[in-house]
Amino acid sequence: INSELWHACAGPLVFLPQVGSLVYYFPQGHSEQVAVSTKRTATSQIPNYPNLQSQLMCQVHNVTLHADKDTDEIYAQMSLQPVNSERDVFPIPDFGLRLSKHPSEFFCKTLTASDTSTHGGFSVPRRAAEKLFPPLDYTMQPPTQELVVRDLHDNTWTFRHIYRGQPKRHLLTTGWSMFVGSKRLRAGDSVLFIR
Amino acid sequence: INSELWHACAGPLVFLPQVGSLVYYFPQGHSEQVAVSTKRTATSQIPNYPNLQSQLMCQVHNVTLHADKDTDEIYAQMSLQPVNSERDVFPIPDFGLRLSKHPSEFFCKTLTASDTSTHGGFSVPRRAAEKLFPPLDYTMQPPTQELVVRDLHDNTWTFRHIYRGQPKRHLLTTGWSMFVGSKRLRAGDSVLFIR
DNA sequence: TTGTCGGCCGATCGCCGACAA
DNA sequence: TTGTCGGCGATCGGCCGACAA
Repeated sequence: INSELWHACAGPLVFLPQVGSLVYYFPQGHSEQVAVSTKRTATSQIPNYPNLQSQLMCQVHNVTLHADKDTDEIYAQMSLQPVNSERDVFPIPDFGLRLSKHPSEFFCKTLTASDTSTHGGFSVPRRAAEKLFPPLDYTMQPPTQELVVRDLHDNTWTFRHIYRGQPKRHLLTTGWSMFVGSKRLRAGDSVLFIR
Repeated sequence: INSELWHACAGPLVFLPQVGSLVYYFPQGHSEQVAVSTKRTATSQIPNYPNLQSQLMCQVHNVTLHADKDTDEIYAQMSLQPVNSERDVFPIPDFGLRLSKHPSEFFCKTLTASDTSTHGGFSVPRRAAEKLFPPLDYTMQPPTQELVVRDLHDNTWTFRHIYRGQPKRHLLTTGWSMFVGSKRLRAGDSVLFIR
């Protein structure tokens, strides 16, 4: 998984706990969130543990980033070890304090009907193209370059980036429709690019 | 699930036990079959229960027919209740002794490269068309009719059935390619029609 | 600045009989 | 009897600037 892209998709409010640190786990809240995300009601389908404490102090043993193979929805998996007090905490060697990197250079666009239709390509917002994409050779007629991009699963995609039309604009043409088809994108979905 | 089509696909050797009847369950054999069908080795991935009897007498409580939503592979799910002797058997009311119906009127064809290619339609074996399909009006030029068919999941598909060419032959044309695409059929796959 | 459209051209789809295995 | 092919017309994909919101 591309960690930086993962955090760009998760947004600036999502911080993951460090491995080895202490967190509180709230079983009831977790159960309710699972119920919502799987569209079941908590009482009918998800077991209830009435003797469980409302919050459990835990040490984080592992954190892994994931993205659904099919939908690219991002999520994280954490292994938690319940501890009774801070004395139980198992010291974990610090491998250089890997901080979660939240990228600052990115742009996100909600896809329009034209972006996802088979009739044409992807219209790149001007500021986004000028800030993030490698600069075009504007002496070419028209200015064109090939963009090679990697997704969350590190699959590569190549797009033709062209600056054309009247008035002039940035577009992704060849390669874009394959991307839309493979990811089954629809108008209203979002794409996010990072440098 | 279309029960009659399910049995046509399963073949004449597959009989399912009646609800309420007694069967023997073989854990080891089941484990080995799961290992084969999931392409894992029994020893490495599937738990071993050394204290389990080699065969368990069970009463059948439920039998449901299924087909994989994606691949249309058929399978059955059975709920078994272990019993120690025939005295434990729970009497189950007999709702008219629903026998598994094995249809006699059907035909099965392994798809050729031409059948699955986008270049044309489906070549219907003459005997199959004459035995199973509704008779064509041979006064038409050419004889044509619309065939409405239901699959295992009771989705409907419509095919244009035409009798043409030199020499004359039965073909499914319009609608066939959509079926091949949706089911992701390849040469070597089989299709089965029942009346 | 950018979403949608008409124009246009090439690629593919899909219906047809010819032919031969 | 039926699998594959060449021929062909219709449809679709996809690149272009025009235009307007």
